[in-house]
Amino acid sequence: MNKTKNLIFKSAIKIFSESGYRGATMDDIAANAGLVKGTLYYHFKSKEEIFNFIVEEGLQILQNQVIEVQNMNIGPIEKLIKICRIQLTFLYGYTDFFKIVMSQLWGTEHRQNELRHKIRKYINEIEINIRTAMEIGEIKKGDVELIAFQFFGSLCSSAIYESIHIEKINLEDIIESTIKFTLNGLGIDINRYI
Amino acid sequence: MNKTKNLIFKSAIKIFSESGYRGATMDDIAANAGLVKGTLYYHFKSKEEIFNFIVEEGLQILQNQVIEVQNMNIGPIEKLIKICRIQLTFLYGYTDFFKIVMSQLWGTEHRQNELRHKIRKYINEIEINIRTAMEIGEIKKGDVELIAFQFFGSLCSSAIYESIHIEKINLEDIIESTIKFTLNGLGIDINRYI
Amino acid sequence: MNKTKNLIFKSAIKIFSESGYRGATMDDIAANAGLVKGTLYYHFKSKEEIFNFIVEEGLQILQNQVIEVQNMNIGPIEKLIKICRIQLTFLYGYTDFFKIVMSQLWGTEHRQNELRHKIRKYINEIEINIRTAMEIGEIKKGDVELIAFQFFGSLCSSAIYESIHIEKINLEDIIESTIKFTLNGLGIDINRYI
Amino acid sequence: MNKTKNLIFKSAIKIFSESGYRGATMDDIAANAGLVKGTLYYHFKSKEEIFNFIVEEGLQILQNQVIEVQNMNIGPIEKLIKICRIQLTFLYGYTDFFKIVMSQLWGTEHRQNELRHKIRKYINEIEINIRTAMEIGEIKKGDVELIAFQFFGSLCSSAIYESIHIEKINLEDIIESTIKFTLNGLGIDINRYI
DNA sequence: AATGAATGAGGTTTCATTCAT
DNA sequence: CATGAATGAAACCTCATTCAT
Repeated sequence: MNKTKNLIFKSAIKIFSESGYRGATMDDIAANAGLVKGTLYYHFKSKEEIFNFIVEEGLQILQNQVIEVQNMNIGPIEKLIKICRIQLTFLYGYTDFFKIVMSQLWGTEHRQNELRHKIRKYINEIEINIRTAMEIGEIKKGDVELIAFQFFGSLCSSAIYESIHIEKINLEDIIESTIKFTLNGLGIDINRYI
Repeated sequence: MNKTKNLIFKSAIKIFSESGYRGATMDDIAANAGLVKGTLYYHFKSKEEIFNFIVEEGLQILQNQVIEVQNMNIGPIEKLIKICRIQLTFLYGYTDFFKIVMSQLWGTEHRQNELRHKIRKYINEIEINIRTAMEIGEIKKGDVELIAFQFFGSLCSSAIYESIHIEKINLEDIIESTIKFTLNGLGIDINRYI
Repeated sequence: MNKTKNLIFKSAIKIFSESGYRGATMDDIAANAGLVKGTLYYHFKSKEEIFNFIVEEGLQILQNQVIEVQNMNIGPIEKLIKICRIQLTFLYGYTDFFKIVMSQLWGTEHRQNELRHKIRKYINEIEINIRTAMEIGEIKKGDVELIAFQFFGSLCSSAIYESIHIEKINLEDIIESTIKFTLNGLGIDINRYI
Repeated sequence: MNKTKNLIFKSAIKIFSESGYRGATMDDIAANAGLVKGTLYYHFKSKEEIFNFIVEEGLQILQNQVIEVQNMNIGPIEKLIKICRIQLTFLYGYTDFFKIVMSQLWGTEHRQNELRHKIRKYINEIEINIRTAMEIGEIKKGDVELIAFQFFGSLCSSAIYESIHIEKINLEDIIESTIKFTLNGLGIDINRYI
């Protein structure tokens, strides 16, 4: 990615995350990058293309790390824990990117359908581990897909937390707490309540 | 709420959920309601007002149910379980409304800041119960706020699940699974891994 | 056609004829109609739609008159003479419209292909009469299609004449001269030269 | 004309003929020539200059041939016949060029006024012969100018014919038919109808 | 000579809002 | 109450032109 394209890339992430896809204007993106609108169109065919480029690049980074874990010679639970850590580190490293994803995960516009499709594929990786863990008896049988989404939801929770919570956070604390919550929930003896 | 206003209300929820706030046009909202654009302005001052009205009404319904629970004479865990059920039932009953909230929870526009503020207040209710549960030793000490968000995140997970998953779901199954996940996570003996 | 739409229609004909399809701007059309750009889009979906509307309406008027002639109980030559008169009267009555057609008859853009197709259909009407006249021996056998185009070309000639020639013309003189030219050409004894 | 300039020249003719002056983009012209936009500006000052260059070169070729005829020691009718043949041969040899001229013959933009002016001068050559032919009694008296345009219109007819008619044509057939039409029209005994 | 990048003026289109009826 | 027409600000996008290399 050449210098100007990278400038646009970064600027667009900022603007999209602040204003959403529709709310972001090409003028804003250009101005924020210290460029002129026309220049954006030299490097990208359209606003939509900038968006797709961002999504592609961002998810690639996350996906790559996950695949690395998947190829490790460790058990499914260890993999899930690692993925949890990756997800959260990613979230706090690329907060703006994440907000973009979150805001565009809903709705029926083409770009939104596409994005959901990509996220679905990502969750598949998680699902694989949960299924394996069930098969070898490490976690109780259940709706694999649903549980995979709940696992992924930890990301979502943290994103909302980050979005609403203003004070500085400590990433390690959050990772630890989230992993614990994912593994044990509130840590309640379920039989006492259900 | 008179008949036409209600028509607009329902139409706007549908359109906002499909296209987001910015993507939704007054024309779309009107057409979907079988009305004409001008008519909307008889019942609402602006697009923003329609949005606010929807958010207010929607969250009111949720909030009311939660307050009812809060006033019950039961323990904090029981309350949390009930709230979990309420949240999910609400989510599946008002899916479109929920998508609107989810899509507008990010970004720095006024309407988005406002919405986050309201959600923050809602999460406070959850926080109260978690704090109490900690105080009476029902759950282990931890970052109350973060855990409250993780609890709320179950909602988020389910919303994404609903959004991505196409097949018909069984609400009771989801509620049961989610409550279990919330109480026990993946049900892993944490000491073996951390 | 309501008042404003008619205003736009007339304005667009003027602007298109002056600047061609691409050279004409929506701002020009609006300003010339005493309106604001946005108003154009209330009545027409796009610039292309305005263009199509103009072509449709214009050719309709011409076509209607020709069909009337075709239905008369007269010989093919008489019909051709009448059509020649109609064409020229139309040309001088709707000069601007004609210039639009002429300027858009070339090129490979969609709108141009469409227009050629429509003109082709119009020329068919002429062709019918030429074929009949040949069959009954009123004119010599020859390439019917080509001759039909040459007949239609009289229109073209006059349009160029009108376009280049600035002085006031007398319509009846032109009609008479053109009919003569069409029937007899330069009036040369062909055998002396070919 | 050096190689690259010639490349641009040919490419521009093709693109202008396909899209008209306004519709043609410098990018299209460059790409079609296997060059890059910037290169065009090394050889031509502007788009308009490319256009003028094309018109100049094209008309020069036609004009030269006509002047050659004018200098011959033959009668005016013979000259007209030769010019007719030249015109048609030129039209079918430089179809794209001709389409450019035809599409730019209308409208009030500078380039269009200029072009009309040049065509007017060309028609003057025809006019001279018609006037002479009238003076020596070879053709009947009439509006010299108008008849000259009608003569020139045969070109126009053929251009439209070429543009609309898809099948392969035989140039000699067209030339013969057009000359006949020019000399004798439909070959009708005018007194029977007027 | 040729190129690729950048520019900015200006084009088409969208759309929330206003208003007379 | 409801409507249809009109508006204008602002959005996305195009493209001729310039310029450093």
